[in-house]
Amino acid sequence: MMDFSDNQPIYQQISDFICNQILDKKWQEGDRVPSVREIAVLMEVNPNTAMRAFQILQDEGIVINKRGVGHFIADNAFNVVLSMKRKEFLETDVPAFVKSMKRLGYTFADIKELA
Amino acid sequence: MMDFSDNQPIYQQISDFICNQILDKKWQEGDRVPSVREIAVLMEVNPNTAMRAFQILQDEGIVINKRGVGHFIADNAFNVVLSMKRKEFLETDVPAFVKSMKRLGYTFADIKELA
Amino acid sequence: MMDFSDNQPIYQQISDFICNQILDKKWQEGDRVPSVREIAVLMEVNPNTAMRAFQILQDEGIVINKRGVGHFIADNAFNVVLSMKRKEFLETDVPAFVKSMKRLGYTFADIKELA
Amino acid sequence: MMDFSDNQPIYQQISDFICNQILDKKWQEGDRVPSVREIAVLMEVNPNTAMRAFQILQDEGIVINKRGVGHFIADNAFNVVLSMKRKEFLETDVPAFVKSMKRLGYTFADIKELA
DNA sequence: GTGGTCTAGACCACC
DNA sequence: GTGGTCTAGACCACA
Repeated sequence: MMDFSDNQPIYQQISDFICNQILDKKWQEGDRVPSVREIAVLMEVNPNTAMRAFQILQDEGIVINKRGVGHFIADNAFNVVLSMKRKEFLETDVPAFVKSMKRLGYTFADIKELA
Repeated sequence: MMDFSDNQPIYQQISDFICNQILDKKWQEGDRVPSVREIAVLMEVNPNTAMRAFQILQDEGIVINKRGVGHFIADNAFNVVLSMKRKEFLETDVPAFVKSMKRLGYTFADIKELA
Repeated sequence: MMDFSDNQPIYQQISDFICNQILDKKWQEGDRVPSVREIAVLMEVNPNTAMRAFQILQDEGIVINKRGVGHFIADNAFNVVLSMKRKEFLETDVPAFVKSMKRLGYTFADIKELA
Repeated sequence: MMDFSDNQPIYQQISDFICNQILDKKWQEGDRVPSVREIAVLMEVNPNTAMRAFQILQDEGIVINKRGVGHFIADNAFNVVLSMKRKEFLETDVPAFVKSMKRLGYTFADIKELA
C-alpha cells in the first residue's frame, strides 16, 4: 500500500494519499474516512502514525472529526486540497523544475517528448 | 545563503551549490575552491558540515584535494556533474513533476506559459 | 446546534444549553423538558449522549424524572443553576480571564469598551 | 513546573508556557530554547510530548529550528504571539466571558471588584 | 466502537 | 550533542 522506500515520512505519505483520493474524486465530501485503527491495519503502520496523518489534514480543514464517531471529508475539501496543492506546485515545484531544466540544458519540448 | 528550515540536509545544499556553480560555468575546471573554513564562515555553518559536502564531491570525482593546498575543481567536473544531475533529473524529477502536473489538471502548455 | 469540533463534550454542551434555557427563563420550573429522543433528533446526536446530559442534570437536582411521563424542570432549578454556575464562574472563569487580560495588556476599561 | 491537574493536554501547557515566556519578555527573539530533551527532563515528561509542543510552535512560526543545533525564538515571535493570543482573546474569550457574566447577573463593576 | 494523550524506548540523520 | 520518526502498548473520555 505505502511505498516506504520513499524518503518522506510515512505520516506524510498517508496524508498525501488521502489528498490524492480526494483530488481523484474517489473520496467525496461528507464521506466517512476509514478510522485511525483501520488505516493503521490497512497500511501496516502504528495507529499513532496514522493518527498523525489525520491531524495534519484536520489542521488544514480537509477532514473534520466528529467526536467518538470518526473522521469525515470536509465540505469543500476538494477545493481546499486543489488550491493548496496548486499553490505549492506553482510557487515551489514549477520554479525549481524550470530552473533545473534550464541549468541542465533541456527545453520544454525535450521534457514533453521524454515524459 | 543556507536555508536551515529546508528539509534538505545542509551538507547537500552546499554540495548542490557547488555543483551549480560548475554547471553555470562560474567555477571552471582547475579553479581553486574556497577552503572548508571559508565556506563554513560564508554560509554560517559548522566546519564539519562544510567538510562533509566536500567529501561527497571528492568521492564523486568532482573536486580533488591537494593536501595542504586546498580543493580544486576536477578536470572533467563539468561533464561529470552534468551527466549525474541529468540522470537524476530524468529518472526522478521529471516523472514526479509530470505526475503532479496531471493530477492538478495542468498541461505542458500551461506550465510553459506560467514559467 | 451542536458544535462537534468544540472540545467540550457534547453531553455537556447539551446540559449547558438546558441550564441556559433555565437561566434565561425560557424554560420555567415545572415545565416539561423535551424527551431524550426529541433532544437527540433535534441536535442530531446519539440518544445515549442526550441521555447522559439528562442524567447529569438529574443528579444535580435540576430536572426530575417522572417515570413513563418525562423530565421536568425541578422546583428550585433556577436558584440551583444560578448558584452553581456563579460559583464556577467566580472561582474558575474570572481568574483565568483576568490573568489573560493582564498578560495581553488589556484593562477592564478596554474590555468594557470592546464588549 | 507543569500543572497536570489542568485538563488541557500537557503538550499544550508546554507550548502555552513558552508563549508566556515570550510575552513576558523572559525569552527574547533569537534566544536558544532548551532542547527537547532538556524540556522533557525539566518538566518530567516524555521527550515525545515536549517535541509535540515544539512542533506546534514551529508551525505557528514562533520558533524556528536549526537542524542538529536546536530551536530558537523566531524573529518577530513576540508580535506573532501577542497578536495571535489577542485575536483569540477578543474573538473567543471576551464574548464568551461577557455572555456568561450577563447571564449570571454580574456587571463589569462586580468583576472588577472581585478580581 | 471512536479519537486523543502519554510513556518508554528504539533508531535515524544531521551538526 | 541536536531534532525527527516510528513502534508498542497503555489509558482515557466520548458516542
